[in-house]
Amino acid sequence: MSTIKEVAKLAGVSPATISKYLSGTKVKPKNKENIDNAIKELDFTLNTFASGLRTNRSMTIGVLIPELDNQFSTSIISKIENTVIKHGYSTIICDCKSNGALEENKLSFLISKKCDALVIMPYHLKARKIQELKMPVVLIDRIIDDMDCDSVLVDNIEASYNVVMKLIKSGHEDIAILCGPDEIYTVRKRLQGYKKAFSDSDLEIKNEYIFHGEYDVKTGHNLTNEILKMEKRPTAIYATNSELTLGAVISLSENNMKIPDDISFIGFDNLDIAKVMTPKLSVVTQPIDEIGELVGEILIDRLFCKNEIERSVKILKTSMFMGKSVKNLTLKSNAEKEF
Amino acid sequence: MSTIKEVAKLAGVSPATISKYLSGTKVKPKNKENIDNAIKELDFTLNTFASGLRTNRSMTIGVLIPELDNQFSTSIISKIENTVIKHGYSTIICDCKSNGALEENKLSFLISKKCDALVIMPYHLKARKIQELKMPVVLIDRIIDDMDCDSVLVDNIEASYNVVMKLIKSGHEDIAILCGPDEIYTVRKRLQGYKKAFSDSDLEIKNEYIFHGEYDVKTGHNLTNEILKMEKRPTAIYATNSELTLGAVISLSENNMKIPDDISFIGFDNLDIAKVMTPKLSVVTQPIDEIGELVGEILIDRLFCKNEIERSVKILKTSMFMGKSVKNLTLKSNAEKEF
DNA sequence: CTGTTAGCGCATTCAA
DNA sequence: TTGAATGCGCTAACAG
Repeated sequence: MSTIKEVAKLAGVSPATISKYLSGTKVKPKNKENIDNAIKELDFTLNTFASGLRTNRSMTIGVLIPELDNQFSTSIISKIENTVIKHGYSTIICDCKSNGALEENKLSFLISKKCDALVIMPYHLKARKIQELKMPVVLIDRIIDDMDCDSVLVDNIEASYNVVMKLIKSGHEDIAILCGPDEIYTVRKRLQGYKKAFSDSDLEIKNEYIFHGEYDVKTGHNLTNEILKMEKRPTAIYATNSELTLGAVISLSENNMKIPDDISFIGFDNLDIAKVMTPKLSVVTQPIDEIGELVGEILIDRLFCKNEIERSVKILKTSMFMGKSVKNLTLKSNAEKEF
Repeated sequence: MSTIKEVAKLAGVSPATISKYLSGTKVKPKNKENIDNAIKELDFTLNTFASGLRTNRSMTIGVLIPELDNQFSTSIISKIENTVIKHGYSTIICDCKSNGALEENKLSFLISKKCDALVIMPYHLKARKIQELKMPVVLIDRIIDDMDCDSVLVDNIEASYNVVMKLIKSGHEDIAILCGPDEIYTVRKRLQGYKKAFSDSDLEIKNEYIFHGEYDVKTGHNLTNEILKMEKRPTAIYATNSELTLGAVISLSENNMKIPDDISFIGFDNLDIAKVMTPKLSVVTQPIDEIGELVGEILIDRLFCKNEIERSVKILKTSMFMGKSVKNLTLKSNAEKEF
C-alpha cells in the first residue's frame, strides 16, 4: 500500500498538499494533474485507520436492524445508502437475528467501528441504551418520548385503525388480529389501532381474537391454523406484518379456505405475493422509499450541521393496496360486493 | 473516550503493559486486578483506528453478496458470524443489489475498511478482480479454476441432474427450466446438469424449454406465464433458485394450474413455502449450515496460519426435499403415484 | 495556494 | 514481567 508521502514525492509537492487536495481544497492546475497522475500511478487510497485516528471520523453510518431477511428493512437500507453515498458516507449493516443480546453486541461493534451516526430499527433495545449514545441516531419504527432523538416511522395506530374500520364497515365484527411480540413498539401501536376502531364503533373487543407470537412466517402459519380450529371462528383476519401475512396466507391455502368467500383477510407490508395472488390481497403498504430517503436526509443534516438542529420526528401515512380479499357482509343480495 | 494512557495511569503501570495485557500477555495478578478495575472504571475500549494503523489488521471480515433479501445468503452469513466471532472477528456485510457496478464499489469499500479477509458470493465480479486481491478470499457458489482461492459450493450440476433424472424417470420429456442470468456461475452449472440428464437419457434437449431471466420473483412469474401460454406446453417445470420458484408457484396458482395434476414442478432452495404448501413442493435443498460453517472454518485457518495452507475447494452435496409435486406419467393405471 | 510541524492512540521493538 | 522510546499514515494549525 502506498502512502500520501510517496504520492507527494512523485507529484513534487508536500504530503499536506495531497491531504488537502483529497479533501476538496483547490490546488494549482499543474499540481492537480501531477497529483492525479501520481495517485493513479501508485494506485493510492487513503489509509482509513490513519485518517480516522486523526479526524475521529470514519465516514460510515451504522445500521442496526432486527432481521436481514426482511424486505422492509433491506429496502429502506437501500434507499439510505443511495442518499448518504452522495456525501461520501458508506453504511455498515448489522442484524441481530431478532435476538436481544446480539442486538447489544452489534451496537457495541458499530460503536467500536467509530460510526459517525447510527440508524436503528430497535428490536428489544432499551430506550436508555439509545439515550447513552454520544452520536447522531435516527430511529426507524419507534419513537422515544422523552428523548431528543430523530425518528422516522409510520402512523401505526392509524394504519390498523383504517384496516379494522374497513372491515367493520363491511359488516365484520369478529376480527382476528395476528400480532408480534408485545415488546416491539409497532406491535403495541398496531394493536392499539385495532382496539380503537372497536371502541369508536361501540363494538366489544374480544380478547380471544387477539393473537401474539413472533414476527415470523411460522407464527402466522400456526396462529391461523389455531384460528381455523376455533369454535366461533372470526369472519376476518388482520395480519400485522409481512411474515405473519405470508404465514397466514399459506395456512389458509392449505386449509382450502377461499379468500374472501370463506374468510376475509387484510395483510401488512408491500409483499410481492399480495399483488399476484388470486384474488389480490388487500394490504397496508408503508412508504418505504420515503422512509429511507427521509432517514438519509436527516442523517446528512445531522452530520453536516454540528449546530443544534431541531429534533425531527416524521410520522408518515400508510396507504392501502386494495385487493379483493374482504367480503362485504352487509350486502345480503346476490350481488355481493368485494373489495 | 479514554485511552490506554489514562488506564495505565489509573492502574499504576505503563501504557505498554496495558497494550500487552490486552493482547493476551500475562501480567502480575495484582496488576491484572488494577488494570481490570481501571478499564471498567474508565469504560475503556481500544481505539480501532490506532490499533489498526499500528497492526494493519481490523479484525473484521468483509462479506459481499448479491442480495441482502435472500434467505440463502443471510443464513450463510449468520453461520459464518457464529464461527468467526469466537475468534474475535466481526463481519461487515455488503450487498450489491444485483448490480455489477455496485459490486465493485462495495468491494473497494471492504478493502478500504481494511478487512482481514473476504467472503464473496460473486454476482458479475470478474475472476481477474478477485485474483488481484491481496488477502484471503473465500468464494461461495463459485470456483475459479486457475486461481488459488478457497471455494465452498454445492455440486450444482449434480443437483440439476438429479432433478431432471427424477422427472425423466417419471415419464417427463418436456421439461421447462427457469434459469437466471447466464453470467452467474450457478446458472450455467445448473443448466449444464439439466442438459446432461437429457443427453444421458438419449432425449432431445429442446431449446424452447430453456428460459433465462433474472434471479428474481418477477422473472419466475413472467416466464411461467409464458410457459402456460405455449402451444406445446411442457409437462414439468424446474425452477433453479428460490426467487424463480416462488414466482413460478404464484403464477401457477393464479392460472389455476394444479400441481402436480396439471403440471409437475420441482423448485430450488430451502423455501418456507415449500413445506407448507399443499401439496408439498419438491425442492433441491442446499446444506446451508454446513456451507456457513465451512466458510467460517476456512477463514479462521487462513487468518491464523500465515504459512501456506493448501487451497480448499469444498463441493457439497445437495439433497432433495420430496414433496408431492411430481406426477408419474409412466403409471397409466388409476393408481397414479405421485412423489 | 503550499510547506513545516506536531501528534492522534496504539503496538512493538529493545533494554532493564 | 515491565517500561521508554519510536513511528504507523494522516490532518490541522500555522506560517509563509
